[in-house]
Amino acid sequence: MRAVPDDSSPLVFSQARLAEFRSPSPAELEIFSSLAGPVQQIARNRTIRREGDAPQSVYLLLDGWALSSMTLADGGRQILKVHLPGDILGTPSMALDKAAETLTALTPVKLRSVSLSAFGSLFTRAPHMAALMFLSVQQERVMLMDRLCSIGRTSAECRLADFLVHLHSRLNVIQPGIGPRFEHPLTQEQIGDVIGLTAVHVNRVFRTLEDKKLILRDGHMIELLDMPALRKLSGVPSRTLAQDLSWLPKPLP
Amino acid sequence: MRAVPDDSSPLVFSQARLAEFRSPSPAELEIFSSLAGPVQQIARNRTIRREGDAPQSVYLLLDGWALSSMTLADGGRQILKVHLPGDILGTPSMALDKAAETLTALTPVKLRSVSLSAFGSLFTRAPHMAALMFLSVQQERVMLMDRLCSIGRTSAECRLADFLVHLHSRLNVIQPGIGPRFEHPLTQEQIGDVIGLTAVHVNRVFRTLEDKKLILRDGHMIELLDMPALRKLSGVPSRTLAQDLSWLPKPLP
DNA sequence: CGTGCACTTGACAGCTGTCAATGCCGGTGG
DNA sequence: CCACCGGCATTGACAGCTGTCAAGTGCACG
Repeated sequence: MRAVPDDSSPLVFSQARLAEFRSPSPAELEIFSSLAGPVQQIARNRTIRREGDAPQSVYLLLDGWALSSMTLADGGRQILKVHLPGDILGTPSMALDKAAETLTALTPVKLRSVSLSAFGSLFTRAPHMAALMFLSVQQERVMLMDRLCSIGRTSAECRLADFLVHLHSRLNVIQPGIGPRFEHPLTQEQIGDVIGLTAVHVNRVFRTLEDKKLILRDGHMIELLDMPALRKLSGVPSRTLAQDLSWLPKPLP
Repeated sequence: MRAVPDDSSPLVFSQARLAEFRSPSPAELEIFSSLAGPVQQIARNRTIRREGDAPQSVYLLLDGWALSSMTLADGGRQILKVHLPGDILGTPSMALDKAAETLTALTPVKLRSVSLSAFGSLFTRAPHMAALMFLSVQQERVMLMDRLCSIGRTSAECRLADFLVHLHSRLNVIQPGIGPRFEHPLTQEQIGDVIGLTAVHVNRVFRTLEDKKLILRDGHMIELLDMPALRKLSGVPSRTLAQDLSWLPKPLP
């Protein structure tokens, strides 16, 4: 990991991700930005942090795709989340001795580290921002719960449909109006590790969805042809954020 | 739900759960306790809050077992967590419009509600406590991640072993020294809904574990005969909490 | 022009779900 | 007290989904 001196903009999250996130005030953003280290670049397939390492910081993903994954005793791998720009990586392990998840750059990645002590200071310096973080973690938890349902109780076809719809909707947050087509850097094996299938079976199910005219593929480009049908297939309801967050502490001026 | 006037003790968490939780100071506990409503009793099999309801509070589980679950489009159910005394229920939906999970009393239950606005005040009144809550949610997230691995990448036998070991270790926190035997109120169908199997198959796998002399059953009593073997079967590593949390904000005096 | 990785496809096996029947037990009503 | 009943546990038979193994293709890269 090497520091990149050029980037002086207060790149913390993508603006779009912020909107989803209930707009911290500019003062809070400024605080948060000041907590983060310099922009670092990481090459494709490089490990950002390995499971078992002592967690010392969390990471703001500015650009590129990353994975968080766990390795099982038998050598199997489960991908816990496909991270997009605007995500904060590594927070699940903050309370642990040894990190639970491995963080890997899926594409060339730009990120900034935030030390735990810097993060901790948010709770006294910007309580409203800390509360937003808290809610953000709860959202992540709901996403994990939805995936638990998907993997635990639905067929391979449903799981892949859910994965594609969900990924597409997350991309749409950071690139509004992308339409039904998008590109991704994942191999079929990696997709299998996300939704709990083997690479071979992922391939079969992709074929099925194509045959049903639900999607169209060209290399790593995917087009969702029939979104309503895909959503219905996925089985997991779409979540909407609360409108009324007046119970939160007041934001900084 | 009816209020129970008697219970005047500051029952917030079980002491054991607190220790796991990095000891908030007495002053903080006092604050937290003052935020919660009166003790309520709920009968077995009653719904505490249904998915889709607007989340208005969270719940401190004082006594009894509870479930949080989601219902899928096809009528299937996934149990997201088996809650024990000391757990806080309903927090995942705090950021949502409509609750994602249904909360159900598995046994007769005692709980206290905490309104969202009361909870929110923690962030300004007791930042250290709020940070502990934040970490607690991260731990829950890691547990979900572990379960995702278990359900996504391991066989039925591994999943059941993992479930039993994990449940036993959680019981051991609130009843230290329970030994290898414990009682639980779950039906095999409910266990299946936790680990993503059908009731019939849960039964088959119970039989397998018995035949292998790994466990012993008598009604709803379970004895773990060979903990090391069960742990090894489960495949998911055990997590240890961080020793050094000096990066947190300072506790109230 | 090789080499390796990812994708595809087929054949087959095995795990898990489905369906169905039986037994057990506690609760309920007569 | 006893018969009935519903929920749960158990077991067998069978089907189907998904994993495993293997072979072939195409493409990027050295």
